[in-house]
Amino acid sequence: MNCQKCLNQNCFIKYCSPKWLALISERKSFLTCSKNQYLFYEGQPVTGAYLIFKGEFKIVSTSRNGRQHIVRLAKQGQILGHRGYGDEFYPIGAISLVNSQVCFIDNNSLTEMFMHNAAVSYHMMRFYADELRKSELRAKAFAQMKTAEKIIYAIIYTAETFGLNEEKFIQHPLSRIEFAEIVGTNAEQVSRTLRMLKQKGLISLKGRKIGIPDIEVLKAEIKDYHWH
Amino acid sequence: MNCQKCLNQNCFIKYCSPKWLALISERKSFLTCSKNQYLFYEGQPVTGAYLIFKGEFKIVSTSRNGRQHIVRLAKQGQILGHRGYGDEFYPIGAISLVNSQVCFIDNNSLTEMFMHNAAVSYHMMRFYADELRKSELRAKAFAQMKTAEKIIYAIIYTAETFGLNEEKFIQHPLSRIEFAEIVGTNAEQVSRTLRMLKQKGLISLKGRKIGIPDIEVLKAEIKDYHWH
DNA sequence: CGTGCTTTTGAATAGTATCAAGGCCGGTGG
DNA sequence: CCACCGGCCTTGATACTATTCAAAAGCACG
Repeated sequence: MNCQKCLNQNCFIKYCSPKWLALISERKSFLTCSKNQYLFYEGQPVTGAYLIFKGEFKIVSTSRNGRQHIVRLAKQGQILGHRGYGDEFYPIGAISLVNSQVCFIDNNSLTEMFMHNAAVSYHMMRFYADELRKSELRAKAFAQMKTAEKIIYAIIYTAETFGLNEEKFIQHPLSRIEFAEIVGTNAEQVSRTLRMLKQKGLISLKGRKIGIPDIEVLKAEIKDYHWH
Repeated sequence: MNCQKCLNQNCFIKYCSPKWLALISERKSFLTCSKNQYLFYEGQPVTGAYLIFKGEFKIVSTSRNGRQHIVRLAKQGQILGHRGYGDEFYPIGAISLVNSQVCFIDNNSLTEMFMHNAAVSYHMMRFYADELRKSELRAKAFAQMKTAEKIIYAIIYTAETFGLNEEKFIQHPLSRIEFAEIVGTNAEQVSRTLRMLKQKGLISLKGRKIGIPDIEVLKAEIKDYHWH
């Protein structure tokens, strides 16, 4: 698995100079992570950043009362652990949703590489800026939406992150509890909202799987909040 | 007002090489902005970034239904408009809370400067990473907290941003409506919560001014949510 | 010293969380 | 193969929380 030949289009490493690309390729390590396993824990010392070569993860943050919150869903090509960059400890944890493969680059290599490749720093800066904008739009939406609307948001977010299969069902459906952990509610409320959406003809249900005949109609339900 | 002699400690410009510092100093412009005035609007084309030389701002985002949300409060030394960097239009607007003075750097100068000064890009990247972490912690807290708890959060946030005067009252008190716009509720609920907090002895009230005898006691009220 | 705005308060209503019970489903072991 | 178990999902009842509406009081400013 070397970086020069990696087909991963989104990986920021490709902005390196050829010399640094070779160096990073040599220094990085390659990890596998089976389903439902922690890639790194909240509170663990920051050792570097992870790039998803193949797989899906949820990024979680736990409150002192034990409630877990899903901060973000991530798939192939995305970076994990960058939130900790510059910190001592990871503010969040990452859990694989399926069997996954991940590249790891240690902190020293990252910092050196950033300092010698303005284009990479610049690209990462824009990546963070974009993430920040999305995070703040979500924060606004969550401050203003009712629970049912936030659940619609979570369905759209999941559908757009993991995609739909040929029958228009969300790939890798999350559990009701996981939806609740995105929104900050409980499984009962998710269940009730799904039933309501099904009755309105906005979604279909097959076991825990959620089908979306027309995602634009679903988006129209929460159009009043500028959330993207 | 030249950058070489500017006393503003937090300004990221100081990470430039001396040559670029001189160049930016020449190219930047200096603006004044009176109280309750828009520095830039939501949806306006992105022309550059702003640095608060002196003053206080609220950063707002409006939903299609007209509800306004306060994304962030900013004071002297902080950067504004950076959320739009790389975009076509500002996703948010900035309104001055007091008479203010601001430096403005156009987009082209910024981009050139970033590409020639890896240290600045790097510093900005870390700034964004930090903002992102804070934004996500706030998003989690808001997903899990009840309204009253979010109001406590807003009080602490305002107190820490603008500081307390010698009588332990928040400098530049926001209106009830502005607190509501941080939290995503209404003025009535803010008023009720303040009364409740006063009765518990956690705050004091004098007109619209909020006094905080011991901010640590206030923080203890929401300690179960890892929000900082 | 009005006028218009914000703030406070109460009452009615709507929305949400919590508790409890039963159903469904997949996996395990007899 | 089937009974059983444990987890997740669904549903209803109830208690709690928050929003909305309305009205009065307070305050700032011309």
